[in-house]
Amino acid sequence: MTLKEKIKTEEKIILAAEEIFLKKGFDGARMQEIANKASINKALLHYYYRSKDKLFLAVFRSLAPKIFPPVFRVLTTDLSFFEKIEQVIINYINLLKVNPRLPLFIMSELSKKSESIIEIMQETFENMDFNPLQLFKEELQNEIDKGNVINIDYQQLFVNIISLCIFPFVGKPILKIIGFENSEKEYDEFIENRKREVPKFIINSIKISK
Amino acid sequence: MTLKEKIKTEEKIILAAEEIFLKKGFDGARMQEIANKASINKALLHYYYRSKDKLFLAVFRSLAPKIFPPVFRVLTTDLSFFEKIEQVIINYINLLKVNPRLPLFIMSELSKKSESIIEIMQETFENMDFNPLQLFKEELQNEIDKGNVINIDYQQLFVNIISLCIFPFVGKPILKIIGFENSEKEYDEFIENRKREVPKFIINSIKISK
DNA sequence: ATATCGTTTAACCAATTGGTCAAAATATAA
DNA sequence: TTATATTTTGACCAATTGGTTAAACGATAT
Repeated sequence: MTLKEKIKTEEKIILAAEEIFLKKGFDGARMQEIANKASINKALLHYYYRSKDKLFLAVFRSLAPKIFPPVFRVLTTDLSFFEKIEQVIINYINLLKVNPRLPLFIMSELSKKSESIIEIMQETFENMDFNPLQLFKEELQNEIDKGNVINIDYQQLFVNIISLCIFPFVGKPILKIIGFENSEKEYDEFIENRKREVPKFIINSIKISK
Repeated sequence: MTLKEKIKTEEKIILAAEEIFLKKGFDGARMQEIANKASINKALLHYYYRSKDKLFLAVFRSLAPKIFPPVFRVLTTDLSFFEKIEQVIINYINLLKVNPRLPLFIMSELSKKSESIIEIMQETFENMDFNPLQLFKEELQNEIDKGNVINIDYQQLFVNIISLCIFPFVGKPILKIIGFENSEKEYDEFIENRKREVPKFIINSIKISK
């Protein structure tokens, strides 16, 4: 049972650490709180992960791949370009509904602790078995050449798509205040509607009707 | 000179505190560091602002109005709807080029420390002498009625515009990695181009050509 | 000049925090 | 069973941190 228990403990720690770091960030997180959440002694945290830094890096390494994610795998399928855009958006919004704190966490930490974290992020992308941006660029150019899509810069369009998916989650607290009378329910509906509205909005903008 | 000096000290403190809080967030900021940056004794910080919390609230109160900002005052002018959209975007991007850390700061803190900060944010909007979202809603409806613009939900469009402006700044660290080979210069050009590309993108999507 | 007021400082404090250590408990191997 | 290796714990530590205090300083008014 040793090995099994060990994995169990390590896993318990990572899950607890994820939850606390996601909610409070590196600076706001307390080792004691993580230990409590994992139902273990604080010394045991340091037994498995020697320092707060190391523990954080482990957590970050496990979360990093989720933000820029499986979502883009649709690009490798044989759907049409517009269908792919639609699927990416729907998948992305669904992912973020399950992990609403992920983007703010990644971006906050990425903008403070540089070096080591940036490296992890870079490795994460290098380790992907396909290059989303490259695929996107080629497919877009293809559609432009065929006269289906207006001549638009692939980086601009790519960032537009990502922005329209992620920002409503990052900016939720402020958007709720200014536009939704602080109502959680209204905002959830709004997000749900975006699965339809965002693809429409984007395709409207770039599609050439014949 | 007493009064003048006092104002000067208070101002020095707020400026230093803004810089540190913006860069490190509430949890990461140190009172000692703020004191150093303001070239004063740490005890003097507590003389003017009794606690870290109070100081932070003062800083937040002074920064909050900037995020959702003068930028929207164009809505009160007599420009055309499309010109207004264009101006809002250009102004917003210009503002964020000067205060790139502002959005991430506001949103990070807003998503952690609730209550008091959320109240400040709400007051900030209530104290504006015009209601951007309401104006936007009416003008949009007007354009829809005139047949100039497709039938689109004002909340969706409003969030779209804000997303396309803010997110490239919030997500800069990660976007730089995935799409710009970590080049600061390339990314700056990309942002600069957005002043043209984003208005075009939006208007393309909603405008009805006759 | 001096008493009075607000401002500034150095020294200090208590609480928190990340981290250590030696011993206890538990599992594994002989 | 006994010896050995691994895992878990409670007690402890040094450093940091927000915050306090009493004294010094400086300007102003009388």
